Amino acid sequence: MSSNGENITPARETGTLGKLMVLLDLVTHADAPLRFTDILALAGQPRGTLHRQLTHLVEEGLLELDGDGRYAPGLRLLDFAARSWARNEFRLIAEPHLRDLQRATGETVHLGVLRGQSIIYLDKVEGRQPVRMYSQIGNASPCYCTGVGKAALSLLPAESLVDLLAGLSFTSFTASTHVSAETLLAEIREIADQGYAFDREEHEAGIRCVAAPVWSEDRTFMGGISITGPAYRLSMELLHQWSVPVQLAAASIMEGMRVRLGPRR
Amino acid sequence: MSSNGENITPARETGTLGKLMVLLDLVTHADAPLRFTDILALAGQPRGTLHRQLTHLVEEGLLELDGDGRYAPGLRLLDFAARSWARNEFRLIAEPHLRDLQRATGETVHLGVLRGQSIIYLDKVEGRQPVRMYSQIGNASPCYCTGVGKAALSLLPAESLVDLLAGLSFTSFTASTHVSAETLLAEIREIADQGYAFDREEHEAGIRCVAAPVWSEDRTFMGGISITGPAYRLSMELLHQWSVPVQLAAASIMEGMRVRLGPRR
DNA sequence: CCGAATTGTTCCATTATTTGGAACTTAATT
DNA sequence: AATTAAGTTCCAAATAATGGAACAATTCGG
Repeated sequence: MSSNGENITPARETGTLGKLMVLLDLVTHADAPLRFTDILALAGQPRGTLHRQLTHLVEEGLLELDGDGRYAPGLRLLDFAARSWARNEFRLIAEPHLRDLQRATGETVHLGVLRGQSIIYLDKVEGRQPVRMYSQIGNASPCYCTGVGKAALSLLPAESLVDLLAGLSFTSFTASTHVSAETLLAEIREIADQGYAFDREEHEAGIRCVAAPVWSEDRTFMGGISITGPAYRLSMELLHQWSVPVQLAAASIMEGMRVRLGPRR
Repeated sequence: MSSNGENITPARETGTLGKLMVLLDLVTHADAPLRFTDILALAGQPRGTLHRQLTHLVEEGLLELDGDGRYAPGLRLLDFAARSWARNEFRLIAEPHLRDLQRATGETVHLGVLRGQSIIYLDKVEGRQPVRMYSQIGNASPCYCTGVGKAALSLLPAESLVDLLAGLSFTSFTASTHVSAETLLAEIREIADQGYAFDREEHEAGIRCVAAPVWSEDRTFMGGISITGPAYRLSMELLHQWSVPVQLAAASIMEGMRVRLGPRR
């Protein structure tokens, strides 16, 4: 019943923790704070059980219960995430290269990594725009309709790729969104050959990007970097040209990782 | 021995969840990824137990295990936090007023809220730099040596304040940091009277701020906003002047909350 | 204003999960 | 090759989670 096609973990049951995480997912994915009864309907658990679970989550600061009995994501999550982000080695290594790429093109640059079926954006470098859409950082997006996502998929061995594609449920965000594993697979093969991927307004109308895959030697990270911008400014010709600097930046990041992380393995 | 005096939750036991959260805390607060044995020593649990707990956390994406057997915070935390942040009503209401204040003064403006003994920064508006998560957002800071923290404390009823102060352990970050509940309490009384607080280089040498308290009617939020900058630019005279605009901005935010959230209660 | 319905909370015997010691496997060290 | 340390698996005992039902509080309809 989850109307969400972007689960990071495919509902594996991890005992008590797994059940609690389902609740956290419900609340954090909701558009507004949920009442007890709303969660009751969504979670399909006995009232007593649910109540205790929610109480525990609130006590730990993972959820917050306001005066009107509505549950919202807890601020403790922010604290965890801030640390998780600040210390992420991959991101730290990539950052200067993202900046270079942003400066060279003037457009927005993203760094994302594949987790399950989703791309999680680790970083975003914008021009000087006053409007902050940096809420992108940390957000999970589908892998099948983003440049970074398709670049990441092109890194997977054939077998894993087939498995992953089999588990996808395609949401048609725009007229250009892939809606079947077949056409997607064909494009991914092409991407694997040429070494870069496009997003032709597949996730958001009017937004295009060119992306290149990035990975760590131990395959802990499989993701990519992208240059993103409005279609009126980024012609497909321009994106083709930019496939070169994106790939160069990707190479630099991977070289940085080899130096920083490589010797250990 | 956690060397960290800024716990958000005072180690209450929430059954299974509580134990797992202790582990998450350990890993996210560490300066570098931890090995199994490191965690074993820190957590003081039987090997078998710890191993299964870590496995569960990894399966849920809350931790990640790299090829060298080191545990790091998981990226799923980012996804949770991004949602938690993007939808936070308090922050959404405050944001335009933070911008106004930044524009009026040219200095950095913060929004923070009291959680337990810590201030969690919800937002930050800087001059020309695009805001990035690593700045401060999401980070927990002590309440006793930050402007926002002391402003928040001035909102507490006498009894709660005494309780909270009793539980504090003071870390002396600079020569000006409060190191006893007595002097802190005296200053908080003064702040409650005058309606604004200063940070006189108490958390970081060379950094000053002036802050005003902000709260919601149901006291779900007790926090504050501040103007922060280097001491050489922000004389105490200037900070005194700025106590007016900070308080005005705080009033606007609270008015915004009354309009937005008030009718419901 | 009252009774009915809905919503939220507590209780406790049953059930399922977690626990932790020990045995075992694998990797690192001498 | 032998020794130590690091990491993993197993299972009976201890502990925590479950869920039905009873209870309280709030909201709704007449």
